[in-house]
Amino acid sequence: MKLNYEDDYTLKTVFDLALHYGENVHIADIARRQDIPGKFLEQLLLKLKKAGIVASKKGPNGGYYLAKKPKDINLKQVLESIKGPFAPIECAWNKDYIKKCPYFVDCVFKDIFTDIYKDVSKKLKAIDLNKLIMMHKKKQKLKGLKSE
Amino acid sequence: MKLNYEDDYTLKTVFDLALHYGENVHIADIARRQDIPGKFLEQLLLKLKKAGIVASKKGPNGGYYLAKKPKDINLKQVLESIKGPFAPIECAWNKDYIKKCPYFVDCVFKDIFTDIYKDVSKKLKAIDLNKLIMMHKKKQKLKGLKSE
DNA sequence: ATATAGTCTATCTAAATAGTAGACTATTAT
DNA sequence: ATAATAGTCTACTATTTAGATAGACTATAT
Repeated sequence: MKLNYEDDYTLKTVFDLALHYGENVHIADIARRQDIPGKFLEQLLLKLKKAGIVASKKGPNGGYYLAKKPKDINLKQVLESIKGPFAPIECAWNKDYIKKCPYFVDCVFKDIFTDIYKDVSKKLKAIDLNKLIMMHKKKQKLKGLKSE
Repeated sequence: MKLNYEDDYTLKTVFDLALHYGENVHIADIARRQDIPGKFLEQLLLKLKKAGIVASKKGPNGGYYLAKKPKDINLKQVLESIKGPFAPIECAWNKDYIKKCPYFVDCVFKDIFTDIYKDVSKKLKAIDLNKLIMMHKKKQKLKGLKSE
């Protein structure tokens, strides 16, 4: 149950777009600020666009921006938009997988991991991009106070 | 955050050993009952042995068995024994990773995912193998009642 | 027109996953 | 002793996924 680079990049990307809400942000700027390989980011943004999380404008003064208000985008939507349902056990959502399972109906693991999935989903849903930015600003302020 | 085949096999293996607690169980029997490739299971059991979850006896009447009482083995131990810490974000446990992160101290994601990791850990720790078997037997009973 | 900036398709490499092969060692029963 | 049993160990292979890159193409503002 680990986030990989793509997940990491994805989170940083929407975070960056939320920080610059109102602007058209260039791929190259996100790439530089968030330390993401530009060409990789390019494709990542296309996925996010297809999922309706971000939108874009071509040409001069073009760039990417959030397709909805920060408060209407949560982390569950963001993560699932690029990697599908992240339930820890496949039978929680893949019907074909169940057929091969020796337990079928009386599988305890299905219950356990479906339960965990629900918990994680709830937590991720609770964090929208607006909240994320607020959390970040609060942390930044604390850091500032410490270094004085 | 998906469990892969190895995780799945691992869970089924300790489950099988818990079901047959008190016996020396042959690799081949676990493989057949749980539908796991024998040679793959062989190596999986060696990992579980190294981690102190299972123990074994060679020769005739030999086989594998749980190294501790079922109630003293929980799912967190089992899963982490074969794949290391399963924190969703690497910086929650890998110090080197943090150096590359553009946020360092004020990273909100670290907080979010460390929190989620704690939740999941708690849930997995709460389920020991004895509990697992009880849950399974209860489900089996329900299934039996339904089919009558 | 032309520069800008996103779009699309294809390719490449490295690592992880899943599975296989075969020789070796310890133990028990005869 | 020795043969059969059953785990141990090392190495290898195939497939898939992850991560990254290249370059031609399209839309738009000035």
